[in-house]
Amino acid sequence: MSSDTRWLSTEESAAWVRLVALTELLPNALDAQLLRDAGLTHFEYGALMALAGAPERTMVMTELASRTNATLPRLSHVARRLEERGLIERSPCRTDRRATNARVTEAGLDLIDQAAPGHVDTVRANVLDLLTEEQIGQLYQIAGAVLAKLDPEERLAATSCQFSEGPAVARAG
Amino acid sequence: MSSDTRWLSTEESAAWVRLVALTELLPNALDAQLLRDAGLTHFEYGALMALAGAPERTMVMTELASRTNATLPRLSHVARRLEERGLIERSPCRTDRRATNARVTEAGLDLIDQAAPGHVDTVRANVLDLLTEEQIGQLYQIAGAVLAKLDPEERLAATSCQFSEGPAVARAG
DNA sequence: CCGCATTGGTTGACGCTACAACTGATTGCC
DNA sequence: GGCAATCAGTTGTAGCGTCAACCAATGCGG
Repeated sequence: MSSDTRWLSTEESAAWVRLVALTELLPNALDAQLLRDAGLTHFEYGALMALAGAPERTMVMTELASRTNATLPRLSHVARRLEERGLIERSPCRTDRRATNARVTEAGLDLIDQAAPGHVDTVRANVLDLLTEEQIGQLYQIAGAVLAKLDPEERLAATSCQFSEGPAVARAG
Repeated sequence: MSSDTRWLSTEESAAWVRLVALTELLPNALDAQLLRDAGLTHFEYGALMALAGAPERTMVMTELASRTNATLPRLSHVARRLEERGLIERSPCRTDRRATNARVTEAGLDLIDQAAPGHVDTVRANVLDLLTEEQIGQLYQIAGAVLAKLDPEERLAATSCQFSEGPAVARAG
């Protein structure tokens, strides 16, 4: 117990307290809006978006779990509920009979298309529109530095949300 | 549905995706360390710290709930568990017989004193030490701008964590 | 001082997530 | 080929948070 802890300076402490407050409040705000307007949690929304952006609108469960930072049991439960609602379908994978493919249905695509505008509005209203262009760049850098530690393989980086214009994905057969 | 949604630019989207990833991963990291080393969730730690920093090491439940961004039922459940573990005590308030005072016990103070160094290490290792001094200032500003929207009354601002040196609080009777 | 809305707090039921245990398929190794 | 280890996924259980219902105390208007 060599008590050589480097305690936080005033500036560090102030920034940390605010970051903690942000990580507590922001997820609630996102969930509240999506739940109210589309009956989806932010996690479910992210999962559907990830599938929508994938080739064939399909992903193996393990891959999807990794991209959405979910444990496999969690994703399995969520997938069951989404399937019961007709938003995704699950089918056995042809090449690896252990694996399960999850695919967004048309209804799922419709739902996220319908939910996207409200969600983007929320993101703007609560975060992006409150920051200058410069601050958005700073945020990118700061979060990037932290994620290099927390998510070194960049599992979450490539994912979650396309916010491009138009429908979430081309509905090619 | 005038489809006049302002979609996100590439820069905005990139920053947003990273912020979301951060808000998903950071709480897990904090909980994991505290749970492993002290058997406390980050929320419980924050509540104990808030009490430790209060006059008489005591707060009314409602006040504590507000400061820790908890609903009253949530805090009530948590308080019951903390009380069962001997980390806090609850007693009726003298001036308002509806109210309940929560107070950290000596054992509670001991626990957070013991947990603090490891927690600060985690905060440094996962966030602060990965940023430049300048970035810490930027983070303070950015989070501040967002919190002005999400927490306009600054309920969480004044709270949660003192990371000053030495024991969490003077143990004056 | 009485009636009623409001506030402080607790409790119980339900939903979601983590964890452990398990099945079935696959890979590696001899 | 066969056995062990690993991997993909599901299921059950327990813990935590939310919501609704509830009780007790307060305060306010008449």
